[in-house]
Amino acid sequence: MAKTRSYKLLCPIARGLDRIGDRWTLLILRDLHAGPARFSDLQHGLTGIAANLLTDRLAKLIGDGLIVRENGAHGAMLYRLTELGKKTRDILFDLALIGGHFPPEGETVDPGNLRTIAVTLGTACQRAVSDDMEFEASIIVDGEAFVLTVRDGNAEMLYQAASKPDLVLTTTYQAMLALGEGEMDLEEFSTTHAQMDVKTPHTVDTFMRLMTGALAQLAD
Amino acid sequence: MAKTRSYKLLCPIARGLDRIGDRWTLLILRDLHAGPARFSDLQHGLTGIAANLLTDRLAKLIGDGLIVRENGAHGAMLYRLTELGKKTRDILFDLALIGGHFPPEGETVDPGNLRTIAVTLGTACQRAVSDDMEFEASIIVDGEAFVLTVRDGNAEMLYQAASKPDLVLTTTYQAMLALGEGEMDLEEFSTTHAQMDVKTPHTVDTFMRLMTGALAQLAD
DNA sequence: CGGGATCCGTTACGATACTG
DNA sequence: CAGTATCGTAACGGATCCCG
Repeated sequence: MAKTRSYKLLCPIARGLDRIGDRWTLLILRDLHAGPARFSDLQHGLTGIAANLLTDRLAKLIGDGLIVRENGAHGAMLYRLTELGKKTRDILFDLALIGGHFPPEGETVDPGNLRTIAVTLGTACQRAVSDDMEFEASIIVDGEAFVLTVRDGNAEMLYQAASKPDLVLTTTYQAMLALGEGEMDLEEFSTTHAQMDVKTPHTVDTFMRLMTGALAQLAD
Repeated sequence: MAKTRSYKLLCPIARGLDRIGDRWTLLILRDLHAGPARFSDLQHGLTGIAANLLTDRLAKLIGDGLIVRENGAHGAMLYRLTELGKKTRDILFDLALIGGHFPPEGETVDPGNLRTIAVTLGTACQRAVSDDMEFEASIIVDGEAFVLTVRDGNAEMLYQAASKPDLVLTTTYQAMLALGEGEMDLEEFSTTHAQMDVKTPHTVDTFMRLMTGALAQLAD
């Protein structure tokens, strides 16, 4: 396991960067905010990461108490955020806000899965949620299933199928990006780039209210 | 000028990291949040950075529109955050919140100046300020002068002398760190680790209210 | 002396191959 | 599936030199 460079400064910002500032580390945390993941889930989501680097980063994150390694369902290993690790959510969201101001550099590569979107969307909803909202939405993006759970003033978006969704929204990654970066408004999105299958009629209003608020979080 | 690695991903978090995720870049921005700085101010504040890296990072930040280079007072060049660059403030603050949970790694080195503290303190005050607060405080930390300006619901802390302070607070870096990380309370701090010279009597109440609120932002 | 540019040894990264 | 091993390459770190 390669050791990592340290700034050796007393400043808390530098101390934070010593733990999560290395290349790939924040992107690993990003994907873990979508829920527990296996080694290969992470490797596929982070297009281009080398296996040995992923090993090093995971070991360091475990050593610093940001994630834990545990036994999963079928003999698989799962990596999961600790409570401390979950505190990185705001950093990732703020990074997304900045990143939205820049065009992609040159040609881009596609990620092997879409875990990437969960933390940004989930946090935007978290910041827009109000106490009276409660529903479970299934969100299908390019065929990959997410569940958005809203209850008791909390919103969380995970990379897994919904158990009993009040509504099912089907859309594409491209459309979500355009929506999030203000290139498309909610009206256009919901009429031409998304299909909504409502199971519990009265939740659609709440859902649209939350989406409007979430989009406002992304606009600055 | 060395080119920097890119993730080449469409995700806004990865796009943000492509601009400010390189080693040293966020620390450079951190110091610039304390106000415009010369090349050597930055080099001294970021103990251990190599001159060529600082040159590379500054060039990239300028190219991405996060900072600008301008002529300063005595033929000196000044680097200053743009409006886009100032949006990195929340990222840095959130990083400080995470970093506060970790002890320093091994022995630490001292920074050549204390610009490092301005963004964390200023943002904590920003998040705690209320519209009716208004004052200018001079804060002297280990002999280095900062000015905390509070007005119209905004708080900003800059690395420069105050022009007409309502109060002057003199303390040390060690004491500020202990205060910020909850190892010392405001009572102990203000009685034994700080001297306050009040110029405008009625502001001291407001000041203490703001400090209390700012500390609450740091505690989690 | 401030503000860099150039050079070069060292370290971490990235890709591929391989193993339990 | 979950890593380990190897190795070429690119970025970092430190020192030195240059120029106004």
